[in-house]
Amino acid sequence: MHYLEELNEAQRKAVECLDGPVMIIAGAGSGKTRVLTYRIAHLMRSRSVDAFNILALTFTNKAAREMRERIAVLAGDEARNLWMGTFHSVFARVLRVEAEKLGYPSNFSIYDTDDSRSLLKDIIKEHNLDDKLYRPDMVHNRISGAKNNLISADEYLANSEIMMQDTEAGRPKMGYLYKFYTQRCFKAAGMDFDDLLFNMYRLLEKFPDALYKYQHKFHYLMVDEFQDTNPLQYVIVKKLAALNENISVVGDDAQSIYAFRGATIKNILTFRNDYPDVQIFKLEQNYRSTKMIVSAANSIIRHNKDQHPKEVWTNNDTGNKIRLLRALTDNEEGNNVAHSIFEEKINNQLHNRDFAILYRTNAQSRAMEEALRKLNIPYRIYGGLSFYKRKEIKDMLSYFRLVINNNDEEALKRIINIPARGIGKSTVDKLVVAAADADVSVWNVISEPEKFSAMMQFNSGIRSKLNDFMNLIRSLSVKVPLLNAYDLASSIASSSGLLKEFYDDKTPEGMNRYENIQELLNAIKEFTVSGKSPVPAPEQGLQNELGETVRTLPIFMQDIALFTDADEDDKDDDKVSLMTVHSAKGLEFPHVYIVGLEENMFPSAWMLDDRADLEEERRLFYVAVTRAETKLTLSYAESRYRWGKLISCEPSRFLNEVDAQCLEAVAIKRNAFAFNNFGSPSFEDRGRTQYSTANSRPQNGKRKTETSNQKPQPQNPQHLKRISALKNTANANSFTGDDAREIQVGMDVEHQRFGDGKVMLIEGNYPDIKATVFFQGMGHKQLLLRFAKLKIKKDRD
DNA sequence: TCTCAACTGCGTCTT
DNA sequence: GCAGTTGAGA
Repeated sequence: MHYLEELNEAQRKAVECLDGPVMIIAGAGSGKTRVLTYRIAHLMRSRSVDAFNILALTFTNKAAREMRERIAVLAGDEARNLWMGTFHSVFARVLRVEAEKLGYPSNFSIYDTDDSRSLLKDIIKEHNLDDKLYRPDMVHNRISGAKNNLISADEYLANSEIMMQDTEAGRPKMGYLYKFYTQRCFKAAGMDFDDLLFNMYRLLEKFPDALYKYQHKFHYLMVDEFQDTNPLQYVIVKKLAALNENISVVGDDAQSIYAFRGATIKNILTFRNDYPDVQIFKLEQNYRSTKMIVSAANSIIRHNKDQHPKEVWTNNDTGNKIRLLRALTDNEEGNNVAHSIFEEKINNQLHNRDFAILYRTNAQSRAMEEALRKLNIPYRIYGGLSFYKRKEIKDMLSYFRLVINNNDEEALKRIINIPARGIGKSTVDKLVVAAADADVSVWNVISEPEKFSAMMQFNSGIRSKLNDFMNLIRSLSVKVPLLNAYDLASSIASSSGLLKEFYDDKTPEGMNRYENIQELLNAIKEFTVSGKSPVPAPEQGLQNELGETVRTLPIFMQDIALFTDADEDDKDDDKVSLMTVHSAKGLEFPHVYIVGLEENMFPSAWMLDDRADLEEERRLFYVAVTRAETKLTLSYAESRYRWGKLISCEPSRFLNEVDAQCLEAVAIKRNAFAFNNFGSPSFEDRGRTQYSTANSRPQNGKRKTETSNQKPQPQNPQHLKRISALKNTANANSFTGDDAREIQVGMDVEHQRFGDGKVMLIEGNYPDIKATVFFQGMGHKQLLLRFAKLKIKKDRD
């Protein structure tokens, strides 16, 4: 069958229209990705367009990778040469080549959000500003907002309207902070996320030769998730496309959920104005969801005034009604959802990976996690700490960054005293101030001490420590061009002392960190040998004079900062997915649970004052609902813990907006047992209410296979916690502690939440006995045995 | 300079 | 409920 025949008529028309500006308005589940991939494949096959001349900008690296794979199926191996990735990663790649034009070295560092905040924090402190008034994250947002609207620091300061706004808000120094921040980043040869876009824009704006080059390079441009692009991104794309105007954008205004990040649906309107001859295609047939889900989604979005009317429809089965679960507390909500998943799994022979639990805020994951753990249902949380954000990994990466780019201030500050070298905070502060005063990088101050009087204030001990550090880094920097990525990385790991530091640490946390570092080195080894890297890049190595590909550390590092855990590939893992609605964008699951549907939660409390905000929340809800393929369950709790306090909640207004005919309330039976432990029903309770027909000990039967599925993942300490907690809940039908007086030092004990541990110390007299217990993966905990229940573990098996 | 304990402040979503 | 900060003491 010809590949075009796999498309419906609307899709095929959109695919076949290859020239000129094109806008594809694609309803949820209407095969948007399919159209994009087929379109690119069609360009390559019917027009023989060179893959190197096609640029496709996606929202996540994962989306790019998947699309590339699908195109490879249709159009062959050439697909690997497509320019495809997120705005940030593609532009970072361009900027590596063009950096010098803008005064940056090509080995510039990429500052992540933490780096930006930490730098701003320093700047705010150096200028003696009130860090409550000028909160680093808030200042950062303001700066980010300016950049994403094409306003440079100088333009900011020159703009009387903006300056007035800041003055009225009581923050007159904002523009100066922006300016200082920009200067400091520049001195450190660091670009933050926004700079990757902003500098790309500056490059095209100020350097006609660069503009010419990239306009001639990218004959065809495609932008996915166009509704979530911001003005800066739009302008860049428009500039790049100005020569041929072969630009197509795909999006759905009903799914625009990133206004808070500066994205604007206005881009859709602007696009029509900027390209009056644009050809518009609408995809309205949904292939993903049941009729019930589609009509519920339509009924929701209809409440938005600000929308482009379209009617999404489907030929799929009618499907089940959408179920609504009510719970008394957030913990009970977790139990409801976990039980429901358990039941569906048993009754319909489903996999864990068929389920997703979506929530508004990351904090809501806890109740869900606990409930899933109790039933031994494996899960994976997206949006938590990704591997590359772990402390020890960031430390190691900071060494890499500093060795590659000596001027990287944030990397230097982070690791100058790791492992401890006696270079403390006050020393570092003085160095930073001296560097800022002299308008040079911190590295300049350390490496040329004789030039800076500030260095003389240090005693000779500290001066020699600084000198040792400088020599260490310098000796490693020399090797950057000489060694492959793995050899350099291991050399840094050992000579920095970092590897030894973690190796010597025999606590479980320390061992875990050591394993994580090893894991990182393994990843680098794999990259060095095979070129496989977490983030796909078209150019992954340089040829040496023998014609071999040499993969160096800078190449490995170039995109690491842009890698997020949403990009991790976990297809073969059979786990329930837990994530925010935002991270669920673009994904689909057979069974979806949307939890926390309460006023002030979803919609979020600070989105209620403004219609535009509220409508964005509604679109967010629409996105959540349209993730579901066959079954959708909505849930809310009447009270939940927030900052340790129980507050009561009202059901979300969004629930009323769902067409009543699509909804059915499901009563979860509760009895007295449901209230012990506040909403964590005891085992007996579960047996009676939900599993009367099922095996009365469902989790025991499942336990072996499920836990063995969870192969230990050293990169994820959370994971270890979960495993140890799993072990204990499996036989914790009714957890009763042993008499506190019987607990002795050296005993193996079990705690309901912390899992297995060993008693290290006993203090005090009954009943005020305090035990220090060491828990696997969690470290030492001090427990008052009057409250904490510990079960003495007899030798089992 | 480092470590530990008490304390504060707070809160969204993310490349 | 927790992370990040501050202050005291070694």
